[in-house]
Amino acid sequence: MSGNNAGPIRVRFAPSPTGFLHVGGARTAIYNDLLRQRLGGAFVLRIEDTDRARSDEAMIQQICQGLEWAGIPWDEGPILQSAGVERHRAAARRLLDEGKAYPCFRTREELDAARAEKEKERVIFRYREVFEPPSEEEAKRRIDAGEPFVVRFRMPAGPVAFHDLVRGDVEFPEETQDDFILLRSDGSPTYHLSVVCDDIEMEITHVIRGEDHLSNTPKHVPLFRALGGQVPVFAHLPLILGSDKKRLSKRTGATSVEEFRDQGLLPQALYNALALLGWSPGEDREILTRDEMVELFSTERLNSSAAVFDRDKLAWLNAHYMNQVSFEEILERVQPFLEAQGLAGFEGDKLERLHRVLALHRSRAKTLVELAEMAPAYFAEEQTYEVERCGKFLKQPQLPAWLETLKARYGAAKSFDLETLEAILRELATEVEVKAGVLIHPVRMALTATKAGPPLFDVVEVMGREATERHLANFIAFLQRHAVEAEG
RNA sequence: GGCCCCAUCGUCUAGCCAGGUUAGGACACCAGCCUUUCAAGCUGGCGACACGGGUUCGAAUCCCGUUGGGGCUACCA
Repeated sequence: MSGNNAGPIRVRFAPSPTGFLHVGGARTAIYNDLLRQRLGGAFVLRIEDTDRARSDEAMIQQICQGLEWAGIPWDEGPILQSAGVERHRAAARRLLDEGKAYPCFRTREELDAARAEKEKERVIFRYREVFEPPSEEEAKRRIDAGEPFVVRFRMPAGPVAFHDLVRGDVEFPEETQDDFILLRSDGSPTYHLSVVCDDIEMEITHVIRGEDHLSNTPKHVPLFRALGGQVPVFAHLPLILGSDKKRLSKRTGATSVEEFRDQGLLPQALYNALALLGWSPGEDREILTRDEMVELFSTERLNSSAAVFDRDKLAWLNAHYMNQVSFEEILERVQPFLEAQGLAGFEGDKLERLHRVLALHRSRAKTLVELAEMAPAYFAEEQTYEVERCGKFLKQPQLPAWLETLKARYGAAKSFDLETLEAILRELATEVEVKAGVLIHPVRMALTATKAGPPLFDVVEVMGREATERHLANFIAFLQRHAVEAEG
Protein backbone atom coordinates (compact mmCIF):
# COMPACT_ATOMS: atom_id res chain seq x y z
CA MET A 1 0.00 0.00 0.00
CA SER A 2 1.33 3.38 -0.89
CA GLY A 3 1.70 5.96 1.77
CA ASN A 4 2.51 3.99 4.86
CA ASN A 5 6.10 3.39 4.04
CA ALA A 6 6.60 6.55 2.08
CA GLY A 7 8.75 8.31 4.64
CA PRO A 8 8.14 11.86 5.84
CA ILE A 9 4.68 13.09 5.14
CA ARG A 10 2.72 16.25 5.67
CA VAL A 11 -0.80 15.95 7.02
CA ARG A 12 -3.27 18.54 8.13
CA PHE A 13 -6.24 18.80 10.39
CA ALA A 14 -8.59 21.51 9.22
CA PRO A 15 -11.53 22.12 11.52
CA SER A 16 -13.86 25.05 11.17
CA PRO A 17 -14.03 27.29 14.23
CA THR A 18 -17.38 26.21 15.62
CA GLY A 19 -16.55 26.96 19.22
CA PHE A 20 -15.70 23.43 20.25
CA LEU A 21 -13.74 20.43 19.12
CA HIS A 22 -16.13 17.71 18.00
CA VAL A 23 -15.14 14.15 18.87
CA GLY A 24 -15.46 13.25 15.21
CA GLY A 25 -12.91 15.92 14.47
CA ALA A 26 -10.77 14.73 17.34
CA ARG A 27 -10.72 11.24 15.90
CA THR A 28 -9.74 12.60 12.50
CA ALA A 29 -6.96 14.50 14.22
CA ILE A 30 -5.89 11.32 16.03
CA TYR A 31 -5.44 9.38 12.81
CA ASN A 32 -3.54 12.29 11.33
CA ASP A 33 -1.39 12.30 14.46
CA LEU A 34 -0.83 8.55 14.34
CA LEU A 35 0.19 8.53 10.69
CA ARG A 36 2.42 11.56 11.08
CA GLN A 37 4.14 10.07 14.14
CA ARG A 38 4.48 6.75 12.40
CA LEU A 39 6.07 8.10 9.23
CA GLY A 40 7.61 11.32 10.42
CA GLY A 41 6.96 14.67 8.83
CA ALA A 42 4.62 17.39 9.93
CA PHE A 43 1.08 17.90 11.18
CA VAL A 44 -0.37 21.22 10.17
CA LEU A 45 -3.29 22.72 12.05
CA ARG A 46 -5.36 24.89 9.77
CA ILE A 47 -8.50 26.68 10.80
CA GLU A 48 -11.08 26.69 8.05
CA ASP A 49 -12.64 30.06 8.65
CA THR A 50 -13.39 31.31 5.17
CA ASP A 51 -17.10 31.75 5.67
CA ARG A 52 -16.73 33.99 8.67
CA ALA A 53 -16.34 37.72 8.48
CA ARG A 54 -13.86 37.38 11.31
CA SER A 55 -12.98 34.20 13.04
CA ASP A 56 -13.33 34.42 16.76
CA GLU A 57 -10.04 34.20 18.58
CA ALA A 58 -11.76 32.35 21.42
CA MET A 59 -13.01 29.65 19.07
CA ILE A 60 -9.52 29.06 17.77
CA GLN A 61 -8.21 28.86 21.30
CA GLN A 62 -10.92 26.34 22.07
CA ILE A 63 -9.77 24.05 19.31
CA CYS A 64 -6.12 24.36 20.25
CA GLN A 65 -6.81 23.68 23.89
CA GLY A 66 -9.01 20.75 22.99
CA LEU A 67 -6.25 19.18 20.92
CA GLU A 68 -3.66 19.87 23.58
CA TRP A 69 -5.80 18.35 26.28
CA ALA A 70 -6.53 15.30 24.15
CA GLY A 71 -2.82 14.76 23.64
CA ILE A 72 -2.77 15.54 19.94
CA PRO A 73 0.21 17.75 19.13
CA TRP A 74 0.68 19.65 15.91
CA ASP A 75 3.83 20.93 14.28
CA GLU A 76 2.66 23.98 12.37
CA GLY A 77 -0.12 26.47 12.87
CA PRO A 78 -2.78 27.23 13.73
CA ILE A 79 -2.89 28.82 10.33
CA LEU A 80 -6.03 30.70 9.44
CA GLN A 81 -7.35 29.86 6.05
CA SER A 82 -8.73 33.38 5.79
CA ALA A 83 -5.16 34.68 5.80
CA GLY A 84 -4.66 33.16 2.36
CA VAL A 85 -7.61 34.81 0.65
CA GLU A 86 -5.49 36.90 -1.70
CA ARG A 87 -3.47 33.87 -2.71
CA HIS A 88 -6.67 31.93 -3.35
CA ARG A 89 -8.06 34.74 -5.48
CA ALA A 90 -4.85 34.91 -7.45
CA ALA A 91 -5.15 31.20 -8.14
CA ALA A 92 -8.66 31.72 -9.46
CA ARG A 93 -7.48 34.54 -11.70
CA ARG A 94 -4.73 32.33 -13.03
CA LEU A 95 -7.24 29.62 -13.89
CA LEU A 96 -9.37 32.30 -15.56
CA ASP A 97 -6.40 33.43 -17.65
CA GLU A 98 -5.59 29.88 -18.62
CA GLY A 99 -9.18 29.19 -19.63
CA LYS A 100 -9.53 26.55 -16.92
CA ALA A 101 -12.21 28.66 -15.31
CA TYR A 102 -14.70 31.15 -16.62
CA PRO A 103 -16.84 33.99 -15.32
CA CYS A 104 -20.52 33.33 -14.93
CA PHE A 105 -22.97 36.22 -14.96
CA ARG A 106 -26.12 34.21 -14.37
CA THR A 107 -28.29 35.30 -11.50
CA ARG A 108 -29.42 33.00 -8.76
CA GLU A 109 -32.93 33.20 -10.14
CA GLU A 110 -31.80 32.00 -13.55
CA LEU A 111 -29.86 29.16 -11.99
CA ASP A 112 -32.68 28.15 -9.68
CA ALA A 113 -35.09 28.08 -12.59
CA ALA A 114 -32.75 25.99 -14.70
CA ARG A 115 -32.19 23.59 -11.82
CA ALA A 116 -35.91 23.25 -11.20
CA GLU A 117 -36.41 22.51 -14.88
CA LYS A 118 -33.80 19.78 -14.90
CA GLU A 119 -35.21 18.42 -11.69
CA LYS A 120 -38.57 18.02 -13.41
CA GLU A 121 -36.94 16.20 -16.28
CA ARG A 122 -35.13 14.09 -13.69
CA VAL A 123 -31.74 14.84 -15.13
CA ILE A 124 -28.67 16.11 -13.37
CA PHE A 125 -28.23 19.83 -13.78
CA ARG A 126 -24.94 20.74 -15.38
CA TYR A 127 -24.16 24.35 -16.02
CA ARG A 128 -22.60 24.03 -19.44
CA GLU A 129 -25.42 21.87 -20.75
CA VAL A 130 -27.81 24.71 -20.14
CA PHE A 131 -25.78 27.86 -20.41
CA GLU A 132 -23.04 28.92 -22.75
CA PRO A 133 -20.06 30.35 -20.89
CA PRO A 134 -19.37 33.88 -22.16
CA SER A 135 -16.82 34.43 -24.87
CA GLU A 136 -13.57 36.12 -23.99
CA GLU A 137 -14.68 39.46 -25.39
CA GLU A 138 -18.08 39.29 -23.77
CA ALA A 139 -16.52 38.37 -20.45
CA LYS A 140 -14.07 41.26 -20.65
CA ARG A 141 -16.76 43.74 -21.65
CA ARG A 142 -19.17 42.77 -18.87
CA ILE A 143 -16.46 42.62 -16.24
CA ASP A 144 -15.28 46.08 -17.28
CA ALA A 145 -18.86 47.25 -17.12
CA GLY A 146 -18.83 46.21 -13.49
CA GLU A 147 -21.37 43.40 -13.75
CA PRO A 148 -21.26 40.97 -10.83
CA PHE A 149 -20.06 37.48 -11.61
CA VAL A 150 -18.81 34.31 -10.04
CA VAL A 151 -15.87 32.29 -11.28
CA ARG A 152 -16.62 28.71 -12.22
CA PHE A 153 -14.14 25.91 -12.62
CA ARG A 154 -14.30 24.28 -16.04
CA MET A 155 -14.51 20.59 -15.13
CA PRO A 156 -12.35 18.57 -17.50
CA ALA A 157 -14.04 15.92 -19.62
CA GLY A 158 -14.17 12.35 -18.42
CA PRO A 159 -14.90 10.64 -15.13
CA VAL A 160 -12.93 11.48 -12.01
CA ALA A 161 -11.22 8.52 -10.44
CA PHE A 162 -8.94 8.41 -7.45
CA HIS A 163 -7.62 5.95 -4.95
CA ASP A 164 -8.68 6.24 -1.36
CA LEU A 165 -6.73 4.53 1.39
CA VAL A 166 -9.96 3.58 3.13
CA ARG A 167 -12.39 3.17 0.23
CA GLY A 168 -10.15 1.78 -2.44
CA ASP A 169 -10.71 2.94 -5.99
CA VAL A 170 -13.54 5.41 -6.29
CA GLU A 171 -14.93 6.78 -9.53
CA PHE A 172 -17.45 9.51 -10.19
CA PRO A 173 -19.07 9.60 -13.65
CA GLU A 174 -18.44 12.74 -15.67
CA GLU A 175 -22.12 13.63 -15.81
CA THR A 176 -22.33 13.87 -12.03
CA GLN A 177 -19.77 16.64 -11.89
CA ASP A 178 -20.63 20.26 -12.56
CA ASP A 179 -18.63 23.44 -13.03
CA PHE A 180 -18.51 24.45 -9.40
CA ILE A 181 -17.86 27.92 -8.11
CA LEU A 182 -14.37 29.02 -7.15
CA LEU A 183 -15.01 32.69 -6.42
CA ARG A 184 -18.25 34.17 -5.19
CA SER A 185 -19.60 37.37 -6.70
CA ASP A 186 -18.12 39.32 -3.83
CA GLY A 187 -14.75 37.94 -4.82
CA SER A 188 -14.39 35.61 -1.87
CA PRO A 189 -13.02 32.13 -2.49
CA THR A 190 -15.21 29.13 -1.78
CA TYR A 191 -14.21 26.27 0.45
CA HIS A 192 -13.16 24.08 -2.46
CA LEU A 193 -10.76 26.63 -3.87
CA SER A 194 -9.29 27.49 -0.48
CA VAL A 195 -8.79 23.91 0.57
CA VAL A 196 -7.01 22.89 -2.57
CA CYS A 197 -4.89 26.04 -2.68
CA ASP A 198 -3.84 25.58 0.91
CA ASP A 199 -3.15 21.88 0.58
CA ILE A 200 -0.87 22.71 -2.33
CA GLU A 201 0.70 25.66 -0.52
CA MET A 202 1.36 23.56 2.57
CA GLU A 203 2.58 20.65 0.48
CA ILE A 204 0.12 18.28 2.08
CA THR A 205 0.84 14.69 1.07
CA HIS A 206 -1.98 12.90 2.90
CA VAL A 207 -5.49 14.18 3.36
CA ILE A 208 -7.23 12.28 6.13
CA ARG A 209 -10.72 13.62 6.67
CA GLY A 210 -14.33 12.63 7.21
CA GLU A 211 -16.43 10.70 4.74
CA ASP A 212 -18.61 13.75 4.29
CA HIS A 213 -15.82 15.02 2.05
CA LEU A 214 -15.72 11.98 -0.19
CA SER A 215 -18.20 13.54 -2.58
CA ASN A 216 -16.15 16.74 -2.63
CA THR A 217 -13.04 14.94 -3.69
CA PRO A 218 -13.99 14.68 -7.40
CA LYS A 219 -14.05 18.48 -7.33
CA HIS A 220 -10.70 18.69 -5.60
CA VAL A 221 -8.74 16.22 -7.68
CA PRO A 222 -9.13 18.06 -11.02
CA LEU A 223 -8.55 21.34 -9.24
CA PHE A 224 -5.25 20.09 -7.83
CA ARG A 225 -4.22 19.18 -11.35
CA ALA A 226 -5.42 22.44 -12.87
CA LEU A 227 -3.41 24.37 -10.31
CA GLY A 228 -0.34 22.27 -11.03
CA GLY A 229 -0.29 20.74 -7.59
CA GLN A 230 0.52 17.22 -6.53
CA VAL A 231 -2.70 15.35 -5.80
CA PRO A 232 -2.39 14.10 -2.21
CA VAL A 233 -3.21 10.63 -1.01
CA PHE A 234 -6.74 10.57 0.35
CA ALA A 235 -8.22 8.66 3.27
CA HIS A 236 -11.88 9.27 3.98
CA LEU A 237 -12.91 8.11 7.42
CA PRO A 238 -16.36 6.76 8.15
CA LEU A 239 -18.55 8.97 10.28
CA ILE A 240 -19.18 8.48 13.98
CA LEU A 241 -22.76 7.65 14.89
CA GLY A 242 -24.71 8.18 18.08
CA SER A 243 -26.52 5.35 19.84
CA ASP A 244 -29.53 6.18 17.67
CA LYS A 245 -27.36 5.25 14.67
CA LYS A 246 -27.67 8.79 13.40
CA ARG A 247 -24.81 11.15 12.97
CA LEU A 248 -23.44 11.93 16.44
CA SER A 249 -25.40 14.74 18.03
CA LYS A 250 -26.04 16.21 21.46
CA ARG A 251 -29.23 14.14 21.57
CA THR A 252 -27.28 11.04 22.53
CA GLY A 253 -24.72 12.63 24.82
CA ALA A 254 -21.56 14.63 24.80
CA THR A 255 -20.09 15.46 21.41
CA SER A 256 -17.15 17.70 22.16
CA VAL A 257 -13.87 16.91 23.82
CA GLU A 258 -14.35 19.70 26.34
CA GLU A 259 -17.56 18.04 27.48
CA PHE A 260 -15.71 14.80 28.09
CA ARG A 261 -13.00 16.69 29.89
CA ASP A 262 -15.63 18.35 32.07
CA GLN A 263 -17.21 14.98 32.79
CA GLY A 264 -13.94 14.02 34.39
CA LEU A 265 -12.56 11.72 31.73
CA LEU A 266 -8.86 11.21 31.22
CA PRO A 267 -7.49 12.25 27.85
CA GLN A 268 -5.69 8.92 27.51
CA ALA A 269 -9.04 7.15 27.67
CA LEU A 270 -10.64 9.42 25.09
CA TYR A 271 -7.67 9.09 22.73
CA ASN A 272 -7.67 5.32 23.13
CA ALA A 273 -11.42 5.01 22.66
CA LEU A 274 -11.55 7.29 19.66
CA ALA A 275 -8.59 5.63 17.99
CA LEU A 276 -10.29 2.25 18.30
CA LEU A 277 -13.44 3.60 16.73
CA GLY A 278 -12.69 2.78 13.14
CA TRP A 279 -9.25 1.30 13.53
CA SER A 280 -7.97 -1.81 15.15
CA PRO A 281 -4.37 -2.80 15.73
CA GLY A 282 -5.20 -6.49 15.47
CA GLU A 283 -4.18 -9.25 17.86
CA ASP A 284 -7.17 -8.35 20.03
CA ARG A 285 -5.36 -5.40 21.52
CA GLU A 286 -7.64 -2.79 23.00
CA ILE A 287 -5.73 -0.87 25.61
CA LEU A 288 -2.82 0.93 24.05
CA THR A 289 -0.79 4.01 24.76
CA ARG A 290 -0.33 6.55 22.02
CA ASP A 291 3.23 5.33 21.51
CA GLU A 292 2.05 1.77 21.08
CA MET A 293 -0.56 2.90 18.61
CA VAL A 294 2.01 4.85 16.64
CA GLU A 295 4.07 1.70 16.50
CA LEU A 296 1.16 -0.36 15.17
CA PHE A 297 -0.69 2.18 13.09
CA SER A 298 -1.46 1.44 9.48
CA THR A 299 -4.11 2.97 7.27
CA GLU A 300 -4.71 -0.53 5.94
CA ARG A 301 -6.45 -1.33 9.17
CA LEU A 302 -8.76 1.64 9.04
CA ASN A 303 -12.37 0.55 8.91
CA SER A 304 -14.70 1.66 6.18
CA SER A 305 -18.03 1.38 7.94
CA ALA A 306 -19.59 3.93 10.26
CA ALA A 307 -19.34 3.17 13.96
CA VAL A 308 -21.60 3.92 16.88
CA PHE A 309 -19.72 5.75 19.58
CA ASP A 310 -19.51 3.28 22.46
CA ARG A 311 -19.76 5.40 25.60
CA ASP A 312 -19.73 2.34 27.85
CA LYS A 313 -16.40 1.29 26.49
CA LEU A 314 -15.07 4.79 26.97
CA ALA A 315 -16.18 4.61 30.60
CA TRP A 316 -14.48 1.26 30.99
CA LEU A 317 -11.27 2.53 29.44
CA ASN A 318 -11.43 5.56 31.68
CA ALA A 319 -11.80 3.42 34.79
CA HIS A 320 -8.78 1.52 33.60
CA TYR A 321 -6.69 4.64 33.12
CA MET A 322 -7.83 5.98 36.49
CA ASN A 323 -5.68 3.15 37.83
CA GLN A 324 -2.92 3.28 35.27
CA VAL A 325 -1.75 6.86 35.24
CA SER A 326 0.63 8.14 37.88
CA PHE A 327 -0.74 9.45 41.15
CA GLU A 328 0.81 12.81 40.34
CA GLU A 329 -1.28 12.97 37.18
CA ILE A 330 -4.46 12.06 39.05
CA LEU A 331 -3.64 14.78 41.54
CA GLU A 332 -3.18 17.37 38.85
CA ARG A 333 -6.23 16.44 36.81
CA VAL A 334 -8.64 16.07 39.69
CA GLN A 335 -7.75 19.51 41.01
CA PRO A 336 -10.49 21.50 39.24
CA PHE A 337 -13.08 18.95 40.29
CA LEU A 338 -11.94 19.13 43.91
CA GLU A 339 -12.28 22.88 43.74
CA ALA A 340 -15.82 22.39 42.52
CA GLN A 341 -16.37 20.36 45.70
CA GLY A 342 -15.04 23.21 47.77
CA LEU A 343 -11.83 21.39 48.58
CA ALA A 344 -8.97 23.69 47.75
CA GLY A 345 -5.91 25.20 49.28
CA PHE A 346 -5.27 22.34 51.66
CA GLU A 347 -1.93 22.16 53.44
CA GLY A 348 -0.14 19.96 55.92
CA ASP A 349 -2.19 17.19 57.54
CA LYS A 350 -5.30 18.02 55.57
CA LEU A 351 -3.44 17.85 52.30
CA GLU A 352 -1.90 14.57 53.29
CA ARG A 353 -5.30 13.22 54.21
CA LEU A 354 -6.70 14.38 50.88
CA HIS A 355 -3.95 12.53 49.06
CA ARG A 356 -4.68 9.37 50.98
CA VAL A 357 -8.37 9.70 50.21
CA LEU A 358 -7.64 10.04 46.51
CA ALA A 359 -5.27 7.09 46.59
CA LEU A 360 -7.93 5.02 48.32
CA HIS A 361 -10.67 5.94 45.91
CA ARG A 362 -9.02 6.27 42.52
CA SER A 363 -9.58 2.62 41.72
CA ARG A 364 -13.23 2.89 42.68
CA ALA A 365 -14.08 6.01 40.74
CA LYS A 366 -14.95 5.77 37.08
CA THR A 367 -14.24 9.44 36.50
CA LEU A 368 -12.40 12.32 38.09
CA VAL A 369 -15.78 13.79 38.97
CA GLU A 370 -16.71 10.66 40.89
CA LEU A 371 -13.33 10.69 42.58
CA ALA A 372 -13.72 14.29 43.69
CA GLU A 373 -17.18 13.55 45.01
CA MET A 374 -15.74 10.94 47.37
CA ALA A 375 -13.52 13.42 49.14
CA PRO A 376 -15.82 15.80 51.05
CA ALA A 377 -17.04 13.03 53.36
CA TYR A 378 -13.56 12.80 54.84
CA PHE A 379 -13.54 16.46 55.78
CA ALA A 380 -17.11 16.88 56.94
CA GLU A 381 -17.72 18.02 60.49
CA GLU A 382 -20.55 15.56 60.71
CA GLN A 383 -22.32 13.07 58.45
CA THR A 384 -25.94 13.04 57.47
CA TYR A 385 -27.50 9.65 58.10
CA GLU A 386 -30.71 8.45 56.53
CA VAL A 387 -33.06 6.17 58.42
CA GLU A 388 -33.97 4.20 55.29
CA ARG A 389 -30.35 3.24 54.78
CA CYS A 390 -29.80 2.23 58.40
CA GLY A 391 -32.71 -0.11 58.97
CA LYS A 392 -30.46 -3.08 59.47
CA PHE A 393 -28.49 -1.26 62.15
CA LEU A 394 -31.60 0.02 63.94
CA LYS A 395 -32.83 -3.54 64.37
CA GLN A 396 -29.71 -4.45 66.33
CA PRO A 397 -30.47 -3.22 69.89
CA GLN A 398 -26.98 -3.86 71.26
CA LEU A 399 -25.24 -2.00 68.49
CA PRO A 400 -25.07 1.40 70.24
CA ALA A 401 -23.35 -0.19 73.22
CA TRP A 402 -20.86 -2.04 71.03
CA LEU A 403 -20.06 1.08 69.12
CA GLU A 404 -19.66 2.94 72.39
CA THR A 405 -17.09 0.39 73.48
CA LEU A 406 -15.34 0.53 70.13
CA LYS A 407 -15.27 4.31 70.30
CA ALA A 408 -13.67 4.18 73.74
CA ARG A 409 -11.07 1.65 72.64
CA TYR A 410 -10.26 3.55 69.46
CA GLY A 411 -9.95 6.66 71.58
CA ALA A 412 -7.50 4.93 73.85
CA ALA A 413 -5.58 3.00 71.20
CA LYS A 414 -1.85 3.51 71.57
CA SER A 415 -1.46 3.84 67.84
CA PHE A 416 -3.96 4.49 65.07
CA ASP A 417 -2.70 2.24 62.33
CA LEU A 418 -4.35 -0.37 60.16
CA GLU A 419 -3.34 -3.40 62.19
CA THR A 420 -4.24 -1.94 65.56
CA LEU A 421 -7.60 -0.71 64.30
CA GLU A 422 -8.45 -4.06 62.80
CA ALA A 423 -7.28 -5.99 65.85
CA ILE A 424 -9.37 -3.85 68.19
CA LEU A 425 -12.52 -4.29 66.15
CA ARG A 426 -12.09 -8.00 65.65
CA GLU A 427 -11.34 -8.50 69.32
CA LEU A 428 -14.54 -6.71 70.22
CA ALA A 429 -16.50 -8.78 67.73
CA THR A 430 -15.17 -11.94 69.32
CA GLU A 431 -16.05 -10.69 72.79
CA VAL A 432 -19.65 -9.92 71.92
CA GLU A 433 -19.84 -13.02 69.76
CA VAL A 434 -20.72 -11.49 66.41
CA LYS A 435 -19.01 -11.68 63.06
CA ALA A 436 -16.70 -8.78 62.31
CA GLY A 437 -19.02 -7.67 59.56
CA VAL A 438 -21.72 -6.90 62.08
CA LEU A 439 -19.50 -4.12 63.40
CA ILE A 440 -17.70 -3.20 60.20
CA HIS A 441 -20.77 -2.13 58.28
CA PRO A 442 -22.24 0.20 60.87
CA VAL A 443 -18.82 1.75 61.43
CA ARG A 444 -18.55 2.49 57.74
CA MET A 445 -21.99 4.05 57.85
CA ALA A 446 -20.99 6.05 60.89
CA LEU A 447 -17.82 7.42 59.33
CA THR A 448 -18.85 8.06 55.74
CA ALA A 449 -22.65 7.69 55.64
CA THR A 450 -22.24 5.10 52.91
CA LYS A 451 -22.89 1.40 52.66
CA ALA A 452 -19.88 0.66 50.49
CA GLY A 453 -16.41 1.94 49.95
CA PRO A 454 -12.74 1.14 50.51
CA PRO A 455 -11.70 -1.42 53.13
CA LEU A 456 -12.97 -0.11 56.44
CA PHE A 457 -9.74 0.10 58.38
CA ASP A 458 -8.21 2.24 55.67
CA VAL A 459 -11.15 4.55 56.03
CA VAL A 460 -10.79 4.71 59.81
CA GLU A 461 -7.08 5.32 59.60
CA VAL A 462 -7.44 8.09 57.04
CA MET A 463 -10.29 9.64 58.95
CA GLY A 464 -8.13 9.90 62.04
CA ARG A 465 -8.82 9.41 65.71
CA GLU A 466 -10.60 12.65 66.40
CA ALA A 467 -13.05 12.47 63.48
CA THR A 468 -13.65 8.78 64.04
CA GLU A 469 -14.70 9.35 67.64
CA ARG A 470 -16.87 12.29 66.67
CA HIS A 471 -18.69 10.41 63.89
CA LEU A 472 -19.11 7.35 66.06
CA ALA A 473 -20.66 9.46 68.81
CA ASN A 474 -23.03 11.11 66.36
CA PHE A 475 -24.02 7.80 64.86
CA ILE A 476 -24.68 6.25 68.25
CA ALA A 477 -26.93 9.20 69.07
CA PHE A 478 -28.66 8.79 65.74
CA LEU A 479 -29.28 5.11 66.38
CA GLN A 480 -30.66 5.74 69.85
CA ARG A 481 -32.87 8.57 68.68
CA HIS A 482 -34.49 6.45 66.02
CA ALA A 483 -34.62 3.32 68.12
CA VAL A 484 -36.71 5.30 70.61
CA GLU A 485 -38.98 6.50 67.84
CA ALA A 486 -39.47 2.96 66.63
CA GLU A 487 -40.47 1.80 70.08
CA GLY A 488 -42.74 4.74 70.80
C1' G B 1 -34.95 11.85 -6.78
C1' G B 2 -29.61 11.45 -8.61
C1' C B 3 -24.53 10.23 -7.42
C1' C B 4 -21.09 8.09 -3.92
C1' C B 5 -20.02 5.12 0.42
C1' C B 6 -21.25 1.25 3.91
C1' A B 7 -23.39 -3.73 5.95
C1' U B 8 -20.16 -9.93 11.35
C1' C B 9 -23.10 -10.62 18.50
C1' G B 10 -27.13 -4.87 21.63
C1' U B 11 -22.15 -1.92 20.85
C1' C B 12 -16.69 -1.70 19.19
C1' U B 13 -14.34 -5.28 16.31
C1' A B 14 -10.92 -9.92 14.39
C1' G B 15 -11.53 -13.00 10.30
C1' C B 16 -12.59 -11.01 4.07
C1' C B 17 -7.90 -8.72 -0.14
C1' A B 18 -4.66 -14.47 -1.17
C1' G B 19 -12.72 -19.27 -0.04
C1' G B 20 -12.17 -24.82 4.15
C1' U B 21 -12.27 -21.38 11.78
C1' U B 22 -16.51 -25.17 17.03
C1' A B 23 -16.77 -17.36 13.37
C1' G B 24 -12.14 -15.13 17.93
C1' G B 25 -11.62 -10.82 21.39
C1' A B 26 -13.55 -6.48 24.10
C1' C B 27 -17.69 -3.41 26.26
C1' A B 28 -22.52 -4.15 28.23
C1' C B 29 -25.61 -7.90 30.53
C1' C B 30 -26.21 -12.59 33.61
C1' A B 31 -24.03 -16.35 37.02
C1' G B 32 -20.02 -17.96 40.07
C1' C B 33 -15.19 -17.32 42.64
C1' C B 34 -12.50 -13.91 45.73
C1' U B 35 -13.91 -10.64 49.71
C1' U B 36 -15.83 -6.94 55.91
C1' U B 37 -18.89 -3.84 51.72
C1' C B 38 -18.01 -1.61 46.95
C1' A B 39 -14.78 -1.48 42.97
C1' A B 40 -11.08 -4.24 40.68
C1' G B 41 -9.57 -9.14 39.37
C1' C B 42 -10.56 -14.30 37.85
C1' U B 43 -13.98 -18.20 35.70
C1' G B 44 -18.21 -19.32 32.93
C1' G B 45 -22.77 -17.94 30.22
C1' C B 46 -25.71 -15.10 26.71
C1' G B 47 -25.04 -13.35 21.81
C1' A B 48 -23.68 -12.13 14.98
C1' C B 49 -21.98 -13.27 9.29
C1' A B 50 -29.06 -8.18 6.74
C1' C B 51 -31.78 -10.89 2.68
C1' G B 52 -31.91 -13.36 -2.22
C1' G B 53 -29.41 -15.31 -6.25
C1' G B 54 -25.02 -17.01 -8.45
C1' U B 55 -19.48 -19.02 -8.88
C1' U B 56 -17.33 -23.29 -6.25
C1' C B 57 -16.52 -29.88 -3.88
C1' G B 58 -16.88 -25.86 -0.25
C1' A B 59 -18.86 -18.72 0.63
C1' A B 60 -18.77 -14.40 6.47
C1' U B 61 -14.90 -14.31 2.65
C1' C B 62 -15.56 -13.68 -4.69
C1' C B 63 -19.73 -11.69 -8.26
C1' C B 64 -24.81 -9.68 -9.05
C1' G B 65 -29.29 -7.96 -7.07
C1' U B 66 -32.61 -6.48 -2.97
C1' U B 67 -33.25 -4.16 1.52
C1' G B 68 -31.46 -1.03 5.15
C1' G B 69 -28.18 2.93 6.89
C1' G B 70 -25.03 7.14 5.90
C1' G B 71 -22.84 11.13 2.98
C1' C B 72 -23.07 14.66 -0.95
C1' U B 73 -26.28 17.14 -4.13
C1' A B 74 -25.51 25.83 -2.36
C1' C B 75 -22.44 32.19 -4.45
C1' C B 76 -21.87 26.44 3.67
C1' A B 77 -17.52 24.37 5.38
